Amino acid sequence: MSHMVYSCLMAVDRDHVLRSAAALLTRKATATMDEVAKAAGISRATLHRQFAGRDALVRALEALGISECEAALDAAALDDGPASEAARRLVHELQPAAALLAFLYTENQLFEGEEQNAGWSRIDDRVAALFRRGQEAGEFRIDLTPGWLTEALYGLLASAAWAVTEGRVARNDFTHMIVELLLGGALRRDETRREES
Amino acid sequence: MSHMVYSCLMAVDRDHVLRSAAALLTRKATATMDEVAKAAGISRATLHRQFAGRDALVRALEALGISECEAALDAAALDDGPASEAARRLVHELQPAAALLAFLYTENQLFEGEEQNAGWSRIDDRVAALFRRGQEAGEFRIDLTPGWLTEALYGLLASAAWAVTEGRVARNDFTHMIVELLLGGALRRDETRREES
DNA sequence: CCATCGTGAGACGTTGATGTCTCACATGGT
DNA sequence: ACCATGTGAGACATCAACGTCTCACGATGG
Repeated sequence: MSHMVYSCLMAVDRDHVLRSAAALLTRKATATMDEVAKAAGISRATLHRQFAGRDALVRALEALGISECEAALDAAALDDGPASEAARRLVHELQPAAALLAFLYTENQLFEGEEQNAGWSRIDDRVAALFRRGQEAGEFRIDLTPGWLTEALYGLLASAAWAVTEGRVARNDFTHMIVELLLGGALRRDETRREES
Repeated sequence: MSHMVYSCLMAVDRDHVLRSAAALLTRKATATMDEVAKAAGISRATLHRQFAGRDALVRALEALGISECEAALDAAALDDGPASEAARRLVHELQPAAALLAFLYTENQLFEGEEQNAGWSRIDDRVAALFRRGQEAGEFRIDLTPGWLTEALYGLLASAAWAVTEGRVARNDFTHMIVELLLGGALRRDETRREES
């Protein structure tokens, strides 16, 4: 009986802690467990009760990032309509998770080897599939590989997230900046072709 | 007398250590001083004689990155010819330093506040000035701010550097991938271009 | 009213990296 | 041969973060 109540409360707290940790670690990737705890408004002991250690916390954040990514991928309905519009929807859906993704993106670069969560590969595949679809539909240029476009999307998301938190670009322009730069580059430019070289 | 010889030798060694450290830290940003020393083929003691501590080492790497950036900026002659060609030259010149820049780029995101080296602002300004020049010449679109384009360039450089080291894209395509994506997005779209030519 | 449980505070011991030190050794110049 | 100097190896103390533990408090449910 009480089990239900407690597990419910813990689930709520767990999510709150996760959110605060994401917000803090996004700004200061080297934040200590003590700082994470204080940022979440709890003690270090409680933090340790919910996440066995820093690794567990980071892996939980990774799981959160993956689930948010997949939610965004679903919401964007990548298979519908023009690929460019699908990409625009994707970036728009990804925006709230951008800061967290930026943290996880660099966190993965921090260590060598150390096989990464399989979830990322599936996400990579879905994003790459979108670009491939755009290429096969004659919508995107074919000299930029889907793999590179995927990587570039991550990079631009991270750059934009940082630029926003440091006030170098306005938060409102977030989606526009990324989409326009990415698609403008990925979109085949038919009219310009005749002029190039 | 002997001072000359020793200082000369130390200068050579210092540069070599710096290069190896850059190569290692690029792959594993959390590498220990011991690993850095071994990677450079020297003992930890000697490493410590040349760089007072980890901070000093990172700051030396920062100085190296800044100087390489400025060398690339000079070599690219950003004020000559079309801005798009200048940007292409810039990326090409920046390529050898890309991995180091990727390391320093994330290193700066790792800490909050902590005023960054003034050298970066000057570099930012020069790059942003290039994009601004392209906009004023009617070559680049004006809805993407020079500041964002600068930030995006850094992000793409880092993404490409990582993608290359992890074998996701071919090293030979490095410049092409970045330039085509960046410029394709930055270049103003066709209709206006027709009138001009 | 009492029992239970989560929590905060804090005291540990442990680990890993760091910075400092000494000393023996090899090299190179005198 | 002699001396000086840079180097490698390793010992040593220090420090910060971690993980574990205990204990008292407050709240909640029976």
